[in-house]
Amino acid sequence: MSKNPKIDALSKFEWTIMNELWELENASARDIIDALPENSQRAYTTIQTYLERLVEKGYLSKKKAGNVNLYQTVIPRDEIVDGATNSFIERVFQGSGSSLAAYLIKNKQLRKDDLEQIRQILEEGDDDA
Amino acid sequence: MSKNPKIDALSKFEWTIMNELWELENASARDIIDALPENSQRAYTTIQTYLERLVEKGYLSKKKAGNVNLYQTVIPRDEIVDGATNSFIERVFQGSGSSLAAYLIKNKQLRKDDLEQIRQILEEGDDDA
DNA sequence: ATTCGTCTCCTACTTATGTAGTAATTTAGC
DNA sequence: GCTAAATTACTACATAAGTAGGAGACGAAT
Repeated sequence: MSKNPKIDALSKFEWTIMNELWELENASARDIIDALPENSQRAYTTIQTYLERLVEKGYLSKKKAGNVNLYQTVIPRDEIVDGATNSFIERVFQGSGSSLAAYLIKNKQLRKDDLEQIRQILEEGDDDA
Repeated sequence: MSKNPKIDALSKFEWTIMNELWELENASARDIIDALPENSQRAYTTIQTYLERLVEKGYLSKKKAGNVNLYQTVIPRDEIVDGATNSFIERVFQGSGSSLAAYLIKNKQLRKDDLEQIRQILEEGDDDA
Protein backbone atom coordinates (compact mmCIF):
# COMPACT_ATOMS: atom_id res chain seq x y z
CA MET A 1 0.00 0.00 0.00
CA SER A 2 2.88 2.30 0.80
CA LYS A 3 0.97 5.51 1.41
CA ASN A 4 1.36 6.74 -2.14
CA PRO A 5 4.22 9.18 -1.82
CA LYS A 6 4.12 12.44 -3.70
CA ILE A 7 6.22 11.75 -6.68
CA ASP A 8 9.01 14.27 -7.09
CA ALA A 9 9.24 14.97 -3.42
CA LEU A 10 12.83 13.78 -3.10
CA SER A 11 15.27 16.36 -1.83
CA LYS A 12 18.78 16.70 -3.10
CA PHE A 13 20.48 14.42 -0.63
CA GLU A 14 17.57 12.00 -0.68
CA TRP A 15 18.31 11.59 -4.35
CA THR A 16 21.88 10.79 -3.53
CA ILE A 17 20.80 8.08 -1.15
CA MET A 18 18.11 6.72 -3.42
CA ASN A 19 20.48 6.57 -6.34
CA GLU A 20 22.71 4.27 -4.33
CA LEU A 21 19.80 2.13 -3.28
CA TRP A 22 18.55 1.68 -6.80
CA GLU A 23 22.04 0.69 -7.73
CA LEU A 24 22.77 -1.63 -4.86
CA GLU A 25 19.32 -3.03 -4.19
CA ASN A 26 18.90 -4.13 -0.64
CA ALA A 27 21.67 -2.41 1.27
CA SER A 28 22.53 -1.51 4.85
CA ALA A 29 23.43 1.93 6.10
CA ARG A 30 27.05 0.83 6.01
CA ASP A 31 26.77 -0.28 2.42
CA ILE A 32 25.38 3.09 1.48
CA ILE A 33 28.14 4.97 3.22
CA ASP A 34 30.79 2.86 1.58
CA ALA A 35 29.25 3.53 -1.78
CA LEU A 36 28.90 7.28 -1.36
CA PRO A 37 31.57 9.49 -2.88
CA GLU A 38 33.80 11.52 -0.62
CA ASN A 39 31.81 14.73 -0.98
CA SER A 40 28.59 13.01 -0.02
CA GLN A 41 29.85 11.52 3.20
CA ARG A 42 27.83 12.21 6.32
CA ALA A 43 27.78 10.93 9.86
CA TYR A 44 26.61 7.36 10.14
CA THR A 45 23.49 8.39 11.99
CA THR A 46 22.69 11.01 9.42
CA ILE A 47 22.49 8.33 6.80
CA GLN A 48 20.34 6.28 9.13
CA THR A 49 17.99 9.20 9.58
CA TYR A 50 17.59 9.58 5.85
CA LEU A 51 16.96 5.91 5.46
CA GLU A 52 14.32 5.89 8.15
CA ARG A 53 12.60 8.94 6.74
CA LEU A 54 12.56 7.43 3.30
CA VAL A 55 10.92 4.37 4.76
CA GLU A 56 8.29 6.56 6.41
CA LYS A 57 7.67 8.32 3.13
CA GLY A 58 7.15 5.02 1.41
CA TYR A 59 10.15 5.06 -0.84
CA LEU A 60 11.97 2.26 0.94
CA SER A 61 11.13 -0.94 2.74
CA LYS A 62 13.16 -2.18 5.65
CA LYS A 63 13.84 -5.65 6.91
CA LYS A 64 16.14 -7.00 9.53
CA ALA A 65 18.88 -9.40 8.57
CA GLY A 66 20.36 -10.52 11.83
CA ASN A 67 21.06 -7.33 13.70
CA VAL A 68 21.35 -5.19 10.65
CA ASN A 69 18.63 -3.28 8.84
CA LEU A 70 18.51 -3.73 5.14
CA TYR A 71 16.71 -1.24 2.96
CA GLN A 72 15.26 -1.73 -0.43
CA THR A 73 13.57 0.55 -2.91
CA VAL A 74 9.85 0.19 -3.28
CA ILE A 75 9.31 2.23 -6.38
CA PRO A 76 11.18 1.69 -9.63
CA ARG A 77 13.60 4.43 -10.49
CA ASP A 78 11.95 5.09 -13.83
CA GLU A 79 8.78 6.06 -12.13
CA ILE A 80 10.44 8.55 -9.84
CA VAL A 81 12.54 9.93 -12.67
CA ASP A 82 9.40 10.39 -14.65
CA GLY A 83 7.62 12.32 -11.93
CA ALA A 84 10.64 14.46 -11.20
CA THR A 85 11.17 15.24 -14.85
CA ASN A 86 7.57 16.19 -15.40
CA SER A 87 7.63 18.44 -12.42
CA PHE A 88 10.89 20.00 -13.51
CA ILE A 89 9.62 20.66 -17.00
CA GLU A 90 6.50 22.15 -15.56
CA ARG A 91 8.37 24.62 -13.39
CA VAL A 92 11.32 25.53 -15.51
CA PHE A 93 10.15 25.02 -19.07
CA GLN A 94 6.50 25.90 -18.54
CA GLY A 95 5.42 22.40 -19.32
CA SER A 96 7.05 22.07 -22.68
CA GLY A 97 9.24 19.01 -23.07
CA SER A 98 10.36 20.05 -26.50
CA SER A 99 11.39 23.35 -25.05
CA LEU A 100 13.70 21.50 -22.69
CA ALA A 101 15.02 19.44 -25.55
CA ALA A 102 15.71 22.53 -27.57
CA TYR A 103 17.47 24.04 -24.62
CA LEU A 104 19.63 20.97 -24.23
CA ILE A 105 20.64 21.07 -27.81
CA LYS A 106 21.29 24.77 -27.99
CA ASN A 107 23.09 25.15 -24.72
CA LYS A 108 26.28 23.60 -23.51
CA GLN A 109 24.65 20.43 -22.28
CA LEU A 110 25.13 18.42 -25.42
CA ARG A 111 28.27 18.08 -27.44
CA LYS A 112 28.84 16.84 -30.92
CA ASP A 113 29.05 13.18 -30.01
CA ASP A 114 25.97 13.42 -27.85
CA LEU A 115 24.07 14.74 -30.80
CA GLU A 116 25.23 11.82 -32.85
CA GLN A 117 24.01 9.46 -30.20
CA ILE A 118 20.66 11.11 -30.09
CA ARG A 119 20.38 11.18 -33.81
CA GLN A 120 20.82 7.46 -33.76
CA ILE A 121 18.02 7.07 -31.29
CA LEU A 122 15.90 9.22 -33.52
CA GLU A 123 16.74 7.10 -36.54
CA GLU A 124 15.67 3.97 -34.79
CA GLY A 125 12.65 5.16 -32.90
CA ASP A 126 11.24 7.38 -35.57
CA ASP A 127 9.60 4.86 -37.83
CA ASP A 128 7.79 2.68 -35.39
CA ALA A 129 7.10 5.07 -32.54
CA MET B 1 26.70 42.96 -5.67
CA SER B 2 23.73 40.83 -4.71
CA LYS B 3 25.35 38.28 -2.42
CA ASN B 4 25.79 35.69 -5.15
CA PRO B 5 22.84 33.39 -4.50
CA LYS B 6 23.24 29.70 -4.85
CA ILE B 7 21.97 29.03 -8.28
CA ASP B 8 19.25 26.37 -8.32
CA ALA B 9 18.06 27.17 -4.86
CA LEU B 10 14.57 28.17 -5.93
CA SER B 11 11.79 26.17 -4.37
CA LYS B 12 8.66 25.16 -6.20
CA PHE B 13 6.55 28.12 -5.29
CA GLU B 14 9.48 30.48 -5.60
CA TRP B 15 9.65 29.38 -9.21
CA THR B 16 6.02 30.25 -9.62
CA ILE B 17 6.62 33.73 -8.31
CA MET B 18 9.82 34.24 -10.23
CA ASN B 19 8.24 33.10 -13.45
CA GLU B 20 5.68 35.87 -13.09
CA LEU B 21 8.35 38.41 -12.31
CA TRP B 22 10.42 37.51 -15.34
CA GLU B 23 7.28 37.87 -17.36
CA LEU B 24 5.98 41.07 -15.89
CA GLU B 25 9.23 42.82 -15.03
CA ASN B 26 8.82 45.25 -12.19
CA ALA B 27 5.63 44.25 -10.47
CA SER B 28 3.92 44.77 -7.15
CA ALA B 29 2.61 42.04 -4.90
CA ARG B 30 -0.83 42.81 -6.24
CA ASP B 31 0.32 42.46 -9.82
CA ILE B 32 1.75 39.06 -9.01
CA ILE B 33 -1.41 37.87 -7.36
CA ASP B 34 -3.51 39.01 -10.26
CA ALA B 35 -1.25 37.16 -12.63
CA LEU B 36 -1.16 33.90 -10.72
CA PRO B 37 -3.49 31.14 -11.82
CA GLU B 38 -6.26 30.02 -9.53
CA ASN B 39 -4.38 27.05 -8.12
CA SER B 40 -1.40 29.20 -7.18
CA GLN B 41 -3.33 31.75 -5.19
CA ARG B 42 -2.14 32.44 -1.67
CA ALA B 43 -2.89 35.00 1.00
CA TYR B 44 -1.66 38.45 0.13
CA THR B 45 0.89 38.41 2.90
CA THR B 46 2.17 35.05 1.81
CA ILE B 47 3.08 36.52 -1.52
CA GLN B 48 4.71 39.42 0.26
CA THR B 49 6.76 37.05 2.34
CA TYR B 50 8.00 35.25 -0.72
CA LEU B 51 8.87 38.50 -2.39
CA GLU B 52 10.80 39.73 0.63
CA ARG B 53 12.68 36.47 0.98
CA LEU B 54 13.60 36.51 -2.67
CA VAL B 55 14.99 39.99 -2.19
CA GLU B 56 17.05 38.77 0.76
CA LYS B 57 18.35 35.91 -1.31
CA GLY B 58 19.41 38.30 -3.99
CA TYR B 59 17.01 37.21 -6.69
CA LEU B 60 14.94 40.39 -6.65
CA SER B 61 15.46 44.07 -6.11
CA LYS B 62 12.84 46.22 -4.50
CA LYS B 63 12.02 49.87 -4.91
CA LYS B 64 9.24 52.01 -3.63
CA ALA B 65 6.92 53.70 -6.05
CA GLY B 66 4.76 55.94 -3.92
CA ASN B 67 3.46 53.72 -1.20
CA VAL B 68 3.83 50.49 -3.11
CA ASN B 69 6.82 48.18 -3.35
CA LEU B 70 7.83 47.16 -6.82
CA TYR B 71 9.98 44.12 -7.35
CA GLN B 72 12.24 43.34 -10.22
CA THR B 73 14.36 40.36 -11.14
CA VAL B 74 18.09 40.75 -10.71
CA ILE B 75 19.27 37.67 -12.53
CA PRO B 76 18.27 36.79 -16.08
CA ARG B 77 16.01 33.80 -16.35
CA ASP B 78 18.38 31.98 -18.64
CA GLU B 79 21.01 31.93 -15.99
CA ILE B 80 18.74 30.44 -13.39
CA VAL B 81 17.33 27.95 -15.83
CA ASP B 82 20.83 26.92 -16.64
CA GLY B 83 21.80 26.32 -13.05
CA ALA B 84 18.59 24.49 -12.27
CA THR B 85 18.94 22.30 -15.31
CA ASN B 86 22.51 21.39 -14.54
CA SER B 87 21.60 20.51 -11.03
CA PHE B 88 18.62 18.48 -12.16
CA ILE B 89 20.68 16.54 -14.66
CA GLU B 90 23.28 15.91 -12.00
CA ARG B 91 20.78 14.41 -9.59
CA VAL B 92 18.41 12.59 -11.80
CA PHE B 93 20.45 11.69 -14.86
CA GLN B 94 23.80 11.31 -13.14
CA GLY B 95 25.25 14.25 -14.94
CA SER B 96 24.51 13.13 -18.43
CA GLY B 97 22.65 15.62 -20.54
CA SER B 98 22.39 13.22 -23.42
CA SER B 99 20.84 10.74 -21.07
CA LEU B 100 18.12 13.25 -20.32
CA ALA B 101 17.70 13.91 -24.00
CA ALA B 102 17.38 10.23 -24.70
CA TYR B 103 14.82 9.96 -21.95
CA LEU B 104 12.83 12.82 -23.41
CA ILE B 105 12.77 11.20 -26.76
CA LYS B 106 11.93 7.74 -25.59
CA ASN B 107 9.34 8.66 -23.04
CA LYS B 108 6.06 10.41 -23.46
CA GLN B 109 7.51 13.89 -23.31
CA LEU B 110 8.11 14.29 -26.99
CA ARG B 111 5.80 13.41 -29.80
CA LYS B 112 6.40 13.00 -33.47
CA ASP B 113 6.13 16.68 -34.34
CA ASP B 114 8.40 17.66 -31.51
CA LEU B 115 10.98 15.32 -32.88
CA GLU B 116 10.71 16.97 -36.23
CA GLN B 117 11.29 20.33 -34.66
CA ILE B 118 14.32 19.07 -32.83
CA ARG B 119 15.67 17.37 -35.89
CA GLN B 120 15.55 20.70 -37.61
CA ILE B 121 17.53 22.31 -34.87
CA LEU B 122 20.00 19.49 -35.19
CA GLU B 123 20.30 19.98 -38.92
CA GLU B 124 21.09 23.63 -38.49
CA GLY B 125 23.33 23.57 -35.46
CA ASP B 126 25.27 20.49 -36.43
CA ASP B 127 27.77 21.91 -38.84
CA ASP B 128 29.01 24.93 -37.01
CA ALA B 129 28.56 23.92 -33.40
C1' DA C 1 -12.48 64.62 9.72
C1' DT C 2 -14.10 59.69 9.75
C1' DT C 3 -14.21 55.57 7.46
C1' DC C 4 -12.95 51.96 4.15
C1' DG C 5 -9.80 49.52 1.51
C1' DT C 6 -5.09 48.60 0.53
C1' DC C 7 -0.54 48.10 1.48
C1' DT C 8 3.75 47.61 4.34
C1' DC C 9 6.19 45.75 8.16
C1' DC C 10 6.78 42.68 11.65
C1' DT C 11 5.83 38.51 13.93
C1' DA C 12 4.60 33.78 14.27
C1' DC C 13 3.63 29.13 13.73
C1' DT C 14 4.06 24.42 11.26
C1' DT C 15 6.35 21.05 8.64
C1' DA C 16 10.43 19.66 6.10
C1' DT C 17 15.28 19.15 5.58
C1' DG C 18 19.97 18.68 7.09
C1' DT C 19 22.82 16.99 10.48
C1' DA C 20 24.20 14.43 14.34
C1' DG C 21 24.78 12.91 19.45
C1' DT C 22 23.75 9.36 23.09
C1' DA C 23 22.23 5.19 25.17
C1' DA C 24 21.51 0.64 24.70
C1' DT C 25 22.29 -3.64 22.22
C1' DT C 26 24.79 -6.95 19.72
C1' DT C 27 28.60 -9.43 18.28
C1' DA C 28 33.34 -10.63 17.47
C1' DG C 29 37.70 -11.21 19.62
C1' DC C 30 40.58 -12.19 23.10
C1' DG D 1 33.32 -13.71 30.61
C1' DC D 2 35.05 -9.07 29.39
C1' DT D 3 36.03 -5.56 26.15
C1' DA D 4 35.95 -3.09 21.76
C1' DA D 5 33.63 -2.15 17.50
C1' DA D 6 29.37 -1.80 15.07
C1' DT D 7 24.58 -0.98 14.88
C1' DT D 8 19.96 0.42 16.23
C1' DA D 9 16.58 3.34 18.29
C1' DC D 10 15.58 7.60 20.04
C1' DT D 11 16.18 12.40 20.66
C1' DA D 12 17.59 16.96 19.39
C1' DC D 13 18.52 21.14 17.28
C1' DA D 14 19.20 24.55 13.39
C1' DT D 15 17.70 26.45 9.12
C1' DA D 16 14.49 26.53 5.22
C1' DA D 17 9.98 26.58 3.27
C1' DG D 18 5.11 27.28 3.47
C1' DT D 19 1.52 30.03 5.10
C1' DA D 20 -0.60 33.79 7.18
C1' DG D 21 -2.37 37.16 10.99
C1' DG D 22 -2.24 41.81 13.13
C1' DA D 23 -0.90 46.65 13.74
C1' DG D 24 -0.26 50.71 11.73
C1' DA D 25 0.16 53.97 7.63
C1' DC D 26 -1.98 56.09 3.72
C1' DG D 27 -4.94 57.58 0.29
C1' DA D 28 -9.83 57.87 -1.58
C1' DA D 29 -14.59 58.66 -0.85
C1' DT D 30 -17.95 60.98 1.60
